[in-house]
Amino acid sequence: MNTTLTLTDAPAAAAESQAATPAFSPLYQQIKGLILQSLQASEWKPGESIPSEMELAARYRVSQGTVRKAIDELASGHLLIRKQGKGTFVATHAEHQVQYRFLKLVPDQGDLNTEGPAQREIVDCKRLRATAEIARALALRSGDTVLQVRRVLSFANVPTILEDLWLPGTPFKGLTAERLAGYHGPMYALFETEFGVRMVRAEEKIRAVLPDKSQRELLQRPANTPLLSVERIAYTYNDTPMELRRGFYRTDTHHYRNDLN
Amino acid sequence: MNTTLTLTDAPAAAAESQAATPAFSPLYQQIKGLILQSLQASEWKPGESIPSEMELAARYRVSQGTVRKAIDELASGHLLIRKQGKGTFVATHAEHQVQYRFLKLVPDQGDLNTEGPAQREIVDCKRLRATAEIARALALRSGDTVLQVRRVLSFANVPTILEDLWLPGTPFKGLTAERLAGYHGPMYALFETEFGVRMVRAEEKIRAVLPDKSQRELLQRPANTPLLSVERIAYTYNDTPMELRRGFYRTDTHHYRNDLN
DNA sequence: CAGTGGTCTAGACCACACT
DNA sequence: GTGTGGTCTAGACCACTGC
Repeated sequence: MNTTLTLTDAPAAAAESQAATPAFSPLYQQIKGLILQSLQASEWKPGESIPSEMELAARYRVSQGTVRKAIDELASGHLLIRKQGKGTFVATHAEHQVQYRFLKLVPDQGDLNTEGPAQREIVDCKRLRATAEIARALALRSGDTVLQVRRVLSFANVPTILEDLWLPGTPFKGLTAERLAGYHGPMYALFETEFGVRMVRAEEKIRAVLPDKSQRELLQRPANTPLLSVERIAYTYNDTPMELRRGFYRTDTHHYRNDLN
Repeated sequence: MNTTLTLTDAPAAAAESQAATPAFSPLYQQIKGLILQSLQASEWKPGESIPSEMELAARYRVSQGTVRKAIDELASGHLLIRKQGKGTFVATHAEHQVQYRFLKLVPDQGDLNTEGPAQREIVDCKRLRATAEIARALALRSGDTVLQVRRVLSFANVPTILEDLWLPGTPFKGLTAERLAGYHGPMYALFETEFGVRMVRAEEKIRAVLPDKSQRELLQRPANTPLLSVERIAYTYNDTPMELRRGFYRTDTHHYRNDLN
């Protein structure tokens, strides 16, 4: 049997009706779920601190250790950031520390700091109807409105990355080329502050490809130069896909770095 | 100040002389270090179970909770595997479950199970002197003996991966082309059972490249077909590099999959 | 100094696997 | 049933931050 929570705060465990799986979930998982709900509902905003462990323990009527374990898991998923002596904070893509969390391209010599900040140029930005492929990736219906953006990232004024990206129209209502061009900083930080959309994780499919003419020109590459194709689907809370992005990376001066554990 | 361990088992915390950093390390980190030493010394071998938490707690004279936290960290680094009700086991590359832990290439349709087991063909295997580049990667001196292997991996009899790899001569004394060809299973599993070398983590640098003639031929690819170049350095305990591997992957039927958190 | 997260303990009980 | 890892609690104390 399962321990059920009695909470002043939320309606606790759902269904529980499936006979096949007893679906035992430990207390700290349920607490984790409740904290997740509060994050999702923006009860605490990116960059802000959440209540202390003791406060949360009192609120959920559990011990501090149980809250701690819930927070530990959220912190290891980079949803929260613990800072000893200060508190626990909602993670944000705006912090310098984790600015390029999803960008694994690094220069062959030196690091991102050597190169200084990226230059961002919006090449194109328009609304259109989702193709079947894009609809599938974003869990929309074919024909739904999506925002399509093409941009070039340069490091030390050398064009290095060309990206096409597609965003679902509804959550990003009001996003324009001007808005993007006027914002200097990580795109995911803009999504957070302006649209309340926080990217939590992503999946990438990587291939070696030969670019077409327009791609070659934007990256100023000669013919027959292969590029790294990086197709990314980024997810917000609840595993909801919120962005499809196709990047083309120069890998003669940079490489995609991956650590395997 | 630091809590110092009094142990029947090992000489506990080193130096402690540096004034700059007080170098506080919690008890469970010290326990983690001791367990790591036992792993390194092959006190417990890959696939075997280690003593229970209670036994280790008694042995190190700490509480079960402290041992638990040490094991938790080792388990999250994939050095140990916990199995509820059975025990804690030394991780191994031989288990089906984690067979291709470092191989992130997956077919565009289906998964690795769809394709069945890989076919491995040893193209070349010889001993030679390390170039400066290879010596640097393997933390050897230029001119030290290294073993160089070239092989082709095929899935459903389609050549998909060409790999060149270099191993330090000393730890892999006695490894021959025959030995490799006669072994059917993951190479890292052979390293474990035959040479006591367990790969613990790896770093990869990924690029898009055009293959040369011999690479093209071994993978049966037409000219001007880009390939994914995956350069990997694999480390054993203590961050000691034990393998340099350059893979060339077909990415027209497969892709390199990466999950970002 | 008070408040926060981090460590450590001791004990109770639960879920799971084997016998 | 016995032994394993997994959860939960309560309380003490430590390390870090900022007032």
